[in-house]
Amino acid sequence: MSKTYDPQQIESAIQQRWQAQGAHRADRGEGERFYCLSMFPYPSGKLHMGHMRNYTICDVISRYQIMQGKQVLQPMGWDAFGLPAENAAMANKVPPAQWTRDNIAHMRDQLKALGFAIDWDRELATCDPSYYRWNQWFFLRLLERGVAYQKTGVVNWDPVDQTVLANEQVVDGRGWRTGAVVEKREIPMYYLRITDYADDLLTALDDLPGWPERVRTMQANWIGKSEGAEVVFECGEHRIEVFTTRPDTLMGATFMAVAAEHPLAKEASQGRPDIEAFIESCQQGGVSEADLATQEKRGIDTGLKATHPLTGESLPIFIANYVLMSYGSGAVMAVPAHDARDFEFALQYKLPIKPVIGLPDGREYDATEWHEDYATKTGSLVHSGPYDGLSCAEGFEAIVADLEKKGAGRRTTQYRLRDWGISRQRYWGCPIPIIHCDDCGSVPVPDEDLPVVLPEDLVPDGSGNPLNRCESFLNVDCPKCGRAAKRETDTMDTFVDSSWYFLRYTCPDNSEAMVDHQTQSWMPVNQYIGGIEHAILHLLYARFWTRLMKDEGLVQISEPFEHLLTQGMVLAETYYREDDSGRRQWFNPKDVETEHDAKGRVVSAHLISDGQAVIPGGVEKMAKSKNNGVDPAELVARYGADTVRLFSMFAAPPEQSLEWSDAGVEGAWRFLKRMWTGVQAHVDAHPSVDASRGEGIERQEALDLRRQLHEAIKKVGDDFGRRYAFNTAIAAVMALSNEIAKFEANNEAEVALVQECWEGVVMMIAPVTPHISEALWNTLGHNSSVFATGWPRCDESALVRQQITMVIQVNGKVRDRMDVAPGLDQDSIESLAKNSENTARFLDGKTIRKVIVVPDKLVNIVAT
RNA sequence: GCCGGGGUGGCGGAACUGGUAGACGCGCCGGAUUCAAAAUCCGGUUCUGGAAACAGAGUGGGGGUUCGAUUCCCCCCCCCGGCACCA
Repeated sequence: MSKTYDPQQIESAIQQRWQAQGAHRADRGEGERFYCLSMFPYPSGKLHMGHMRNYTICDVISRYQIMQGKQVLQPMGWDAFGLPAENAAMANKVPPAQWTRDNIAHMRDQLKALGFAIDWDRELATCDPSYYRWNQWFFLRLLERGVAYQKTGVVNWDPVDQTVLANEQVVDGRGWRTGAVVEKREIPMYYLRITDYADDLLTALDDLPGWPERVRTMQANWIGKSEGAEVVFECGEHRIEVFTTRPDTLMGATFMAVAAEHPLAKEASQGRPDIEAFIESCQQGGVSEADLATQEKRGIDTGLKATHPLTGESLPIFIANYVLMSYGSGAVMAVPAHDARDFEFALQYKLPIKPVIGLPDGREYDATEWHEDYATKTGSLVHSGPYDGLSCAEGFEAIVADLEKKGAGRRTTQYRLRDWGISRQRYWGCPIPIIHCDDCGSVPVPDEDLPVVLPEDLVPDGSGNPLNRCESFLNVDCPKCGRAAKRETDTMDTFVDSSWYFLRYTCPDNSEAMVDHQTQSWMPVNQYIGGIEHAILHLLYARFWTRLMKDEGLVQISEPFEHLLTQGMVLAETYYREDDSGRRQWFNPKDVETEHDAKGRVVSAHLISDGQAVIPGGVEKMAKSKNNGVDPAELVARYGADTVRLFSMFAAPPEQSLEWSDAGVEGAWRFLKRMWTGVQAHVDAHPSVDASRGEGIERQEALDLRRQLHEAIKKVGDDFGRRYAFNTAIAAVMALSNEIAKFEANNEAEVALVQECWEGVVMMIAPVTPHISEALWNTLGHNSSVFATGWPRCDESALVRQQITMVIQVNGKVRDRMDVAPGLDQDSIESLAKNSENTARFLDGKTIRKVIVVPDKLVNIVAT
């Protein structure tokens, strides 16, 4: 190998060696299996830093597990259907299929340059008929079982383009291309009964100790199980059913509110143009929950009255835009005194607010301003007639019991989770295998006619799904009666594709079945890695889909992912200039230079090309709109993959956001160069040395170095294997390297120690920087691969210290330190501490009240 | 709006179970090497005062528990992720 570190030459040579040896094929040996998976990428064009980070984390864990002797499966594929391909098609007049496949080819090359231990033989793309035919096949099974069904759903409708918009395409209630005010529209769609699995998906979260707590909490809240009661209010001959989690506040209900889509709203609008206009106005704007929840609360009195089931009081019924038809029954009993949304509405429409729960510490209820504790469940009932004095829990029971007696309600459980609508009015997705026949209705495509292949030559133009105009796709004979019929043109939500791809990796070539016996031998995925933005939807759907496949007898597990790691975003500094109209022009960090003051603070920045000032705009997520993306391919070309991998693992722990820094990349590069020259210098001076096992090492410096090596082995193994704290693992290896460089070997035993240390460094950094590690492992005299050597073992005997430094505190402040033998008894520690020079000054004239000793760490003397 | 997470030197971060705040890296300052520069190497670097020893302050803000709090509890501010058709 070369005397100077030449990453391009090393990396291509090592990658060729891996390729020739089939080093990353997963199906080779016996032994414990480890399935290490990252969320597959959407093929957007080129690899970005977020991908790079995700796959590096996955590769580090995979390679660490390989060094633990496991059979590791690390696959890769493409989440290849979706909206961006249609947008690109509109912009470039290129069919989504071609655009997508070109992107895949390019990104595959970029991934390969990074040296990941991926088994490329298992690559799949969800836009391939060989993959999505199983979406279709399984959908038909779900239809047979009644898990899939049809009902109407509400979508964003752009009245100008005459097309359905994604929530992302609705900006401030208007279509992003046309600027037209979006309307809500009901259309028929296919749904999956995920709500039947709500309780199971919720309770099984407790069986996922390998998932981050926050993800489990978010999923639990999303499913949103609430115990409460259904209460019936009568309105003429109508019965309005409402769900409430707080039946204990029923005596405080002062009005009712129904959604604009509620049947009662429609009835109230008869002969009332004002109500009709209000309902119509509610149809404007997008359907996303964030939009609905942040819009101004508006309502209108229907003039109808409901009867309070316990008091017989007459309550006005409002139509309100904050009541959602999709949750519960689309109607609420409003208790403004104890619900923030009802409170705001009551204030606005001057409706009575009647407190029925006493506030803690006997405070007066102030009906002019909402306070968080108005929603308390800890007070007791007041102004509630026969229920006065009961606690909220007792009131809940008593009121529900009375409602049940009267047949006006019952205890019930409600979920926030809604059934999963999988129909999309889009072209670039998996066709839903249904044929619409005038005589036979919606007819499933027979299994033998699968897959329903998506034509790949269409180019969407923004005016709806081009499949609707594709006669060769549309026209088909009805499988039942044989007469002319039309294919369904809706395609499936791309979350369907991503709900089971991890199963298909285990048997990608099986053309006879969706999954097979190999699936069981790899599942569940031992470690899943992906962005926190997928914490709810993708992960919940994948858990649900796995259960559906289990119910179909295709797999034997319910939970697909044993351990989950959610990686943070990749950020970079932004720079901009503002023109006269306030419009910002953004500059890429690589085109900008910064000036510092004497303390290193950034004081100004300028564009390299024209030398004129630019304004630092803060650190933001890498995005096209801010032009702050850093291209991993460029960095790999300049520094090699190992440097880029090293920096991205070193700069932050995987779960946190990572701030990109070119200077930081330089630092990683310098470390690898130092490691390279350090090993070369050692081997040049002492070729063919066997690594020490501690014999004959006597000098204190040598004992200290060996202790640091074995402390590092212990720490790095723990950081890689348990904590996934790659940044601190790398820091420990860097610190050890610095110590080795300072050390001068005086005899043979010490030369062997240096050999042992460098071997340790090379092995420990190997999961992060595999190419240089392979090369240096050979330089150190080994013919094998560093990944075949196993993980270095910690020699506990090397960890023993002669002396440790203890901290002496007086009243919690560090005043002195002392060197003592480990395990020194409490009394000796106390007396040493009291007599230490600096400590005495602070004890002078004071009485010692207490002495706390933390063995081998610290003494705290409390004195007044 | 609702749910979840975060805030520590000039910067990225460390401190894992309540026990020495700032490991490691970047930047900056000083020095060596060099005709010079780049590269490399050595030393310093939380802030304030001090020549130093050392002292005081300090983990977004305010309060609390504790011998001791970045860590636990309460309130507040700011930033980020998700909200069911972006993936």
